[in-house]
Amino acid sequence: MRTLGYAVLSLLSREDLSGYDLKRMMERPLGYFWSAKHSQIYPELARLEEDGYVTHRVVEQRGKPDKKVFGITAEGREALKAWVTEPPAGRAARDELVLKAYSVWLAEPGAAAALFEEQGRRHEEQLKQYEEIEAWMEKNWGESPGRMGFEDFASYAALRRGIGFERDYAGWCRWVAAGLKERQSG
Amino acid sequence: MRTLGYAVLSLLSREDLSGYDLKRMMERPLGYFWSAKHSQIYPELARLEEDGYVTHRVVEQRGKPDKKVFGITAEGREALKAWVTEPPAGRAARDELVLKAYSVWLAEPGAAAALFEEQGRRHEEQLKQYEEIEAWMEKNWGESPGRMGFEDFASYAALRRGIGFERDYAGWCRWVAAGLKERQSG
DNA sequence: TGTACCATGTAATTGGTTACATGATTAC
DNA sequence: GTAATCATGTAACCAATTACATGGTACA
Repeated sequence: MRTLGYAVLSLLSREDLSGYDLKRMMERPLGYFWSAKHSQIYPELARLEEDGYVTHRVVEQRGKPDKKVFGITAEGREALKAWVTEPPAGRAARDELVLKAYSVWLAEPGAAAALFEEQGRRHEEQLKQYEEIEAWMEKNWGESPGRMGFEDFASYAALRRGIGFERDYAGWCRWVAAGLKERQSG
Repeated sequence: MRTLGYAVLSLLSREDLSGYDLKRMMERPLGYFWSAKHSQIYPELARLEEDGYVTHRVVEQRGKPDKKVFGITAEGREALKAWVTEPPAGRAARDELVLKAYSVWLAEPGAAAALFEEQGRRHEEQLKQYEEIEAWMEKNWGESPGRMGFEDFASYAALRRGIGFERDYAGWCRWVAAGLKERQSG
């Protein structure tokens, strides 16, 4: 099974969802660490159903089109559980901005500094969003991580990675921009 | 032009290289932030040559097969320079380990802790390698970044991102593992 | 009356990996 | 002898994005 299948199962293990719901979750919050378009999701759901990992029922709505609501099966849950503790296949790192940094010596320092500053702002913006979610989560279970439920811990762990990444990335952007500005004038 | 083309140009802007040399550089050091297999590199070189961004000459060797050594053209350098200061297309984030963390509540805490500890070790190992390169680089130009050449600054900036990433990622792995261990016993 | 959202699908294309293919030299 | 490195290419396959396709409801 491909990783996308486990991404879908990871959402369905928490609650029943339609293909459209899944599409939205693959934008946010799951999209922060695994994303997919609806054109990938619908065929994947069909495959998962064929393999017995999910089932669906049609739900009629008023004022809205009917929808297929999917739920995970016992087999699906087992497959997901087994996958969680298996080491991930080391994917090739690809970061276009770092590649640009590597060739930044060819550019005008001023123009390059503007790029890295703008990127720094973007990542700080994302960091702020994550921190708002964090604050909201923390309100729900006091202070110590010991008190929260296991499922909440899992969500929090994923969020924590996002926070660490954005903070570190933004800092790097600012550092590069500062180094470039020095070369612009002095 | 695709990003791979700029990745190739970014290497050829620094020195002339054969397809085979490029293949090795796409493993390390460039592979740390942009990678490609030789099956992608050779056709890309042909395309770049057709577009006038690179040229090649055949170099005969003794005891080794002949090789085509590629060099960047003025047009290639211009295209690369222009690309550097353009904002990168925001790619979808995909991290399988974070996805596993999100579903870790389904797993045995002990088995999951082992996974995150092992991953933490792997990233600390990578961090150590980066720091060795950093130490070697720092020897070559004293302490302050002001003194180093612009090309070296660019290399150093890319390395810095790697160091920040691995340090932060390793720390996160350790934090997740610790949280899981708490749930195992107490 | 037009834009956004709900809802589900298929088709075409791109980017990347794996596999296929060949052949010489060096080091164990 | 046999595995690793040098050296260059093509073909098949897979994952993911973009585009094509349809149609109803809510809201401004």
